[in-house]
Amino acid sequence: MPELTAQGNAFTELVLEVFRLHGLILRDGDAIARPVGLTSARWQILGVVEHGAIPVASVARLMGLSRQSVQQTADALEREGFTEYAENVRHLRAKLVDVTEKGREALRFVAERQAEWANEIGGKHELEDLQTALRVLRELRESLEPQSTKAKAGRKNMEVKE
Amino acid sequence: MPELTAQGNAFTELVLEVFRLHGLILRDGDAIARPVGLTSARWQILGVVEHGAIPVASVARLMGLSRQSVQQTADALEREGFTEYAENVRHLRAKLVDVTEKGREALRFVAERQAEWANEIGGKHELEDLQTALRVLRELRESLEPQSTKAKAGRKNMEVKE
DNA sequence: CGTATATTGACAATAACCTGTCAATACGAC
DNA sequence: GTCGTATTGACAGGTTATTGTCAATATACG
Repeated sequence: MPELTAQGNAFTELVLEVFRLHGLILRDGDAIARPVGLTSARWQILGVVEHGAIPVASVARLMGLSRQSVQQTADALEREGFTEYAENVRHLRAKLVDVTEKGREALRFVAERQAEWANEIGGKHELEDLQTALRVLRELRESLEPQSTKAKAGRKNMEVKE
Repeated sequence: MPELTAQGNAFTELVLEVFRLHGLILRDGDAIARPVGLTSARWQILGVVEHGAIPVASVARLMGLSRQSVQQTADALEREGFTEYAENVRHLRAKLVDVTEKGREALRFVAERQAEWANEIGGKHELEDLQTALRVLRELRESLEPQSTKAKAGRKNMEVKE
């Protein structure tokens, strides 16, 4: 019989809500991005490189994903003309993911629709509630991030090979 | 230029946190479940059918997933002996997913470890904060669920065929 | 300079989700 | 009972994520 504390129990229920929310958000995101040929995942990556061309591995670190999955999606973005790979003076192999004009156009479109969506959903809830939830989720994320547990003792951003 | 309201902006940041948290929780869940040959997804399904044998489609509805993906995972669970399909008196095709003793054993193991994990993470945060976040996330989920927008006008649980 | 270590991209395999489609089954209206 | 509709499992195809491995490139240390 596992004994859950009150906090352990609340956190467990929170976990289930996060799973559900994640699924629902993905669906809405895909619907928003589809008209311009994007998906939630591609849109996210495009949004990151919009602020400056960076290598795939940097995108992965920023988003908390593996290099390899970002690479796949980035290659798809390039294949479809939303981005192009630019030479990197600082690293011969690590080409930079750079947004094309087609990419920028797509981003303008989805940003517009995302804002309407976020305003509609957000508008149904108290600002204070949303901010509290945001703060708690950020704190939880820090508790869950690997480096927070082990402090910064030794390991940096290595590939985890158990 | 999209105009985000304060609430729209808070919700947008919340969305990004949900993505991150989802990824981190999945990783920890996989680590917890691995020793007994489970993954987060399989564990979740096993946990649902633990409380009574039900058809695959019912599991999917409960979890907010598609029938088809649950079917794949359920088949994997059956292949590996965690569940077995039982006849359904009420529906010839819709066999029931039923936990085996091996499945129950695995569930006992992961429940124990999950409780330790949840207590550790949850213990780092205020109970009131966790409960507020839980409430807000639930409200947000309701705002995002398809039937809440359209009320319950007409459509039930049909396959969405845009 | 040279070597160990870290980072990066490429490639392969796998898991878990999605949509679309089809046929079998159940069920309600008439 | 029959017919139309909803539900269900099965199969196919695609996207996004994972891990593991390898070679190429950077970088830090002696």
